[in-house]
Amino acid sequence: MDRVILVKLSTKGRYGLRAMVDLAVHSGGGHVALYSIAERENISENYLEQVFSTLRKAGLVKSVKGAQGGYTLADKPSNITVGAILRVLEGNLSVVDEDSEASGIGENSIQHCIKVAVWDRMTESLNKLVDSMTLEDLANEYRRMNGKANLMYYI
Amino acid sequence: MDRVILVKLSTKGRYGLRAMVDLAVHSGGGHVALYSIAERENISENYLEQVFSTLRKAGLVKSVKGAQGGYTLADKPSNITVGAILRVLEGNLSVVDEDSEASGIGENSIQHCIKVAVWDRMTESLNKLVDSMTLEDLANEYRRMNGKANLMYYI
DNA sequence: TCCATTCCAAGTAATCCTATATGATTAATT
DNA sequence: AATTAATCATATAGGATTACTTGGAATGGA
Repeated sequence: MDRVILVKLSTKGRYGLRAMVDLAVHSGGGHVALYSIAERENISENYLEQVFSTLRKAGLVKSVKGAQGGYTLADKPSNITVGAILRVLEGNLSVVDEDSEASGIGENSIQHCIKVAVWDRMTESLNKLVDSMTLEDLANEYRRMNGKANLMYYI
Repeated sequence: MDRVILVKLSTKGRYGLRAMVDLAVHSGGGHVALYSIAERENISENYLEQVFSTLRKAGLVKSVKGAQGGYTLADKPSNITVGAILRVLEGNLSVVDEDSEASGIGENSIQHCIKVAVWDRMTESLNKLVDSMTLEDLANEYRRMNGKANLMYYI
């Protein structure tokens, strides 16, 4: 994946983040079958497959094939940030002016000025935010909202 | 314009902001013809027309038709924020999960949790940032980068 | 009147998004 | 070994969006 543009959140990013939180909440140490996530979150299973294919290749989830197989998080929820997930599914989380990335744009142009003063600051602000949130935070928040005990994770 | 989704910056937003800064920098009180902006900023004039049509209808620029006509900012640069420009051209600057806007999504769902914890925070962060920057800031920054005296304020 | 300029309405080609569908592969269970 | 539950890999198609282009009408200054 080579995109650097983004910042529109497509269903890939939104579904993917939801599915990852679902996984964090519902995996009791074992594997979770895709269809169960798709069912709970009301997302097309076929489509989710593609999302998970991307997540797996990026090393964010691990899979086990065959009967009783499924997916698990590849790391502790506290080590997986929202930013990492979005970046994998949406491309680099940056507000870039493509044209000013192209070589040859003068350092003195208005374009460059806007890039530095606006786009780059937006990019930094967004990245700081999403990198500060982990799946653990979201799973805890979800449990809190539902008044459920905060189960400890398997080591 | 009814969009609420966004956060992808299209050329409308990028060209429009550039053109507005150009206008702030190059209008010496008079009107500026579109073709001159298009030329300086290397943007298709025909396309810029559409952008300015939107800006005009939103009251951010004023136009004068006929020979020697052109555009001017509708207000002082210090009163026009980057946020206002982007909002007009791109729609509301928010990271919304369309599906969770649809009625009927449970308050307890993971979806809702993500909306509150992630999308809404991103939205707030972005809006605070773009609303804190004005055309005056950008014009000054541009002049500073080019080592030019800041005519409006230092003379 | 001529011409520069804004204004307006459509059309369009390309790209991206969002799925859906199909079939292959893998591995646990029976 | 056969069955079954699951992932894995592509292909494709409709729709939406983007980024323009085209053609002309209206306006007003010289």
